[in-house]
Amino acid sequence: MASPPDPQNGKPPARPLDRGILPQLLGYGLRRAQSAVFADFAATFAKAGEALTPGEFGLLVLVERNAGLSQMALARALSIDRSTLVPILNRLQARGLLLRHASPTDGRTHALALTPAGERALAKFARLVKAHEKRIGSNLSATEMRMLIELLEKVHAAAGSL
Amino acid sequence: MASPPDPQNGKPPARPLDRGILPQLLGYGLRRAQSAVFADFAATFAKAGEALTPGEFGLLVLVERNAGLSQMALARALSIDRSTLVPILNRLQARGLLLRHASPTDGRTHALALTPAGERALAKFARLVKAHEKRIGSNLSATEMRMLIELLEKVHAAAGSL
DNA sequence: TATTGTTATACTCTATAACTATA
DNA sequence: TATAGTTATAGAGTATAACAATA
Repeated sequence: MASPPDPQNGKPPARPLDRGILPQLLGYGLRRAQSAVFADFAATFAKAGEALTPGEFGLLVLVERNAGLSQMALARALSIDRSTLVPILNRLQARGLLLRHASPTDGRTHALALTPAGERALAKFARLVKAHEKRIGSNLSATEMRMLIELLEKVHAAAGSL
Repeated sequence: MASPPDPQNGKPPARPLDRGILPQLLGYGLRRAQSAVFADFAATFAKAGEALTPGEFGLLVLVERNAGLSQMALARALSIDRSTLVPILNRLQARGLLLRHASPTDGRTHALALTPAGERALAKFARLVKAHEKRIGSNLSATEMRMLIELLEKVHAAAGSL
């Protein structure tokens, strides 16, 4: 094949840079994949008229599956500080997706739970996430997808044991 | 084996939460692996008395391998806005690692280059990155590592083509 | 007119430290 | 004393909009 004519007339061809050792680094590949996946996640939700981050989706799933859990327990599960969690919960609560109930057994803690609207929203979000996952995995066979998730978990285990 | 006695006496055993569908999601595994890898990167550098982010390392490699490139070209390669790059370059320049030279051919652009101290620092950083890569890949065979990087590139390609 | 770099501004994620209420 | 949640604050990463210098 002849190389196709450069569509950017006049401009320097924007030859790709020399990336040196970077393409052989796992950390680099991980960052690039993550960044592209994040962008696709955002685009998927934007196209559906919704706005949600992967972190918010994960939080909602945890609250749904573990209703009544405290902010500390949730912060631990998300590996973030309890003070970091506060504005995130404020936002989701302001959107009517979750509530801080009073705990009947410990006056210090809040029992987190989704609202009915939050349950409905999460069902829709889960459908969008499935479409998103299908798209980002479209270059992979089912076997490759399983293997990739497994390998990522091994990396998490190796790097996480500091 | 009998389950070992819980070291957290008195406290609720902190039973791991139900994560629902999350562990089967590629995006979730990607975020977790990335987060753990980032933490190991930071710890590796901190232990050596250095402070550098993966992004800064990538930037320095690009400048070294493509000396004279402009801030726009670098921003494009990093997929960030040109205004985002300014404070990052300011910081690295203040550390004496790189310089903005005047371009001889275009008065609008800066020709970026590492300083001699920057070259020496990058050599040390590269050694630290290699040790870090070895650690995060310690649960993987050489074949698995190659496959993982390849699969991540496929994901990047699928998600990047929005 | 268009491009490059900079500044001003804003928003989010992250943390630490200090405060209040409760245990 | 210790824990849970909140607030105040700060730093880094990201963006958009507007500006000056240059092409």
